[in-house]
Amino acid sequence: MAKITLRLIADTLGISVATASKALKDYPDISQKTKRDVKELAATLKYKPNSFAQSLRNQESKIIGLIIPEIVHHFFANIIHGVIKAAEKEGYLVITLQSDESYENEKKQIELLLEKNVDGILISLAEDTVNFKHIKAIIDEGIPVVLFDKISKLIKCSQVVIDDRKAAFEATKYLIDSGCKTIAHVRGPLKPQTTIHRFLGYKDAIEAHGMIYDKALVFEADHLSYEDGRKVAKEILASNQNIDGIFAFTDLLATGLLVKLKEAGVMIPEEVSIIGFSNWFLSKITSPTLSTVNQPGLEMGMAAFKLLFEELSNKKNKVPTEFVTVEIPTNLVIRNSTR
Amino acid sequence: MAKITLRLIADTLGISVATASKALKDYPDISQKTKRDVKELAATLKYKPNSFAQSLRNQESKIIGLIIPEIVHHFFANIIHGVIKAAEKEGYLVITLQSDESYENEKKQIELLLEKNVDGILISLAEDTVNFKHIKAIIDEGIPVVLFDKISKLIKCSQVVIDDRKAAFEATKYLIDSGCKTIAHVRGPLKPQTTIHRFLGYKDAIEAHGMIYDKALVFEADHLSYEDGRKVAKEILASNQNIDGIFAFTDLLATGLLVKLKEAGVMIPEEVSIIGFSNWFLSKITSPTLSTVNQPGLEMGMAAFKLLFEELSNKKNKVPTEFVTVEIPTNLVIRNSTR
DNA sequence: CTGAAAGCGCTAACAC
DNA sequence: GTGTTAGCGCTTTCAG
Repeated sequence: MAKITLRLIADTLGISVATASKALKDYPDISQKTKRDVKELAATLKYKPNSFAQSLRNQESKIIGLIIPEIVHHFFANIIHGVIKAAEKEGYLVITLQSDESYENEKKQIELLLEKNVDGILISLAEDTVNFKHIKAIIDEGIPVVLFDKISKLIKCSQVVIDDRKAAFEATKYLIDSGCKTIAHVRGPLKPQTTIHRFLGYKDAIEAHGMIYDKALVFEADHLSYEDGRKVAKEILASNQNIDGIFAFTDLLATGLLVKLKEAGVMIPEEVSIIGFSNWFLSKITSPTLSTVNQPGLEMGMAAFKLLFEELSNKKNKVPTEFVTVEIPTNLVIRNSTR
Repeated sequence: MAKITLRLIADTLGISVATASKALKDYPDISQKTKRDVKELAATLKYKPNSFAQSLRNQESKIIGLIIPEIVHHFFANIIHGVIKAAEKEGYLVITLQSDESYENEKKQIELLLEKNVDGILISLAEDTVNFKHIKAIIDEGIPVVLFDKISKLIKCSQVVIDDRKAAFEATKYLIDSGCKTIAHVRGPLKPQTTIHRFLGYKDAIEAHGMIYDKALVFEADHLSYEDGRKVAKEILASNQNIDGIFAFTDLLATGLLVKLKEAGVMIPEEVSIIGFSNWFLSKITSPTLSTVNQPGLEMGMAAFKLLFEELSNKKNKVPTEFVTVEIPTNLVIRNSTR
């Protein structure tokens, strides 16, 4: 099948390529008749402009890049969905890449995206990433970047976050309000900011309610897996601290805790209340169902794209962009693992 | 920051653009010294070839499209991951789109991908899709297409599938072998091929083991949701058929069944064995944990890309492609919801 | 061994 | 209203 180019249309209509191009783009200086003819022929021939040629001229690809630590992950899958959905609405397509939480991959993938001349990049930083030169470098090159979820305050760009500290505060407060007296926190590995913020929210709540913060009640999970939740549950059982409430860093951990404690004969929530974080799908499925903090991935993904889109538009109009940090509200979802 | 083009390199080295281009590509007719000079300068300037210009010349984008019904879905997330991983290894990037199970979206999204001149497309058909003109049209245009999971035998192209019928047979056989006497099947909506195949596998197994197939034991869920599982559980309870085994179309459905039956006081697996399909993450979390059929999304995604990649290579070498259907093996994962 | 020239398909300033 | 021209950055003959 022969390629349908503007040249072909122009030739069969006996006009110039330029005129054909302008006719399709509704330039005011083209006669109605010509416009009609060109559009009609284009339609019947199913003319599709060659995006490479267009991009080469316009210096824009209408493609953005999205780098996330892990695709098979309820929260990030929601993010991807949100980004793709918002992007499609504005005529952008999305290339997704997975960093596997590795700084090296992240760096390489940014290169790959740049080589494809994406118009902008959305990133949730890898756990491994502590040095931000690679991100700053692309920002300096003038490529709009928006960070979401795993962000860094040290990078000058727009960001989409939740208030982890506040959300953790609310979750812990709920445990306190519902009568828990000895509340443990199961945190993740030290590096990510979120770990620290959720821990601080927990601590804030404890102290704001006349309880004494006790380091021995804070447990650290090596990873954020179901299995790690089970492991920590054993530690909790062995610690003999009369823990009657647990705020876990994430639902997966909480689920591991819940299942293991139940197996050990602990009544949930009668003896121990558990609250997770993220509102993954599985929190509806555990028994008892898991109370948690809803972390709205879809909204965050959409918001991240919107920020990028604005920046892209500004860039086209040569307007400078004020970087903003958008905070997406979270909310407690109380189910049956809490009193 | 000024753009680094071949022209720039050529000019600073006092050679022509053509020579610079060839030097970078190791053409045999360029002197070692020139090659070294060009490569060195390119490296220090961090020269990145402009992909639009390259694509415009070479007629290939090194980007492929991926259309799936639903991103936030354990199996499809695995597919995406597999595709992206395999593609990255071969220097391809992936644009992902979600059809929401809608034929109209699928059609539109194929257009979008074609407009971006992707080199090939990977599709899992939407539930709505019964007419395949849109797929056949792009194949006729010479764009390689590979179908996976939700496929159609009516489309002439390479495909990646599992043997649903055999897998369903094995699952049902397991129920029979473990002593179930009255086995129900909970199927999904009628349209997709998978529904029919899994149903037939169930029927085959029943009949192959001297039992009598009974239509009254087949329940249809409107959707494949957790809630629908609960709804069907009610029907099963109301039907008074002494059902002691259930093969469900998918884990989500199975989980709904399991939870609702438990709530109604039914002992799982003592009174009723349940087996699901797909081996979603959640099947490890239910209590009791769910026996299921492992449907390896990652492998399927990788296989699908590999087929596409071969076809792409063939096309470049002007070798015709023999369409093949690759079958990825499934396996039973026996957990605690079966006797 | 190197470079001039053509062209991939499209757009936009400018001329007519 | 329409066409001419130039050029986006790269690759690949082909001539030297």
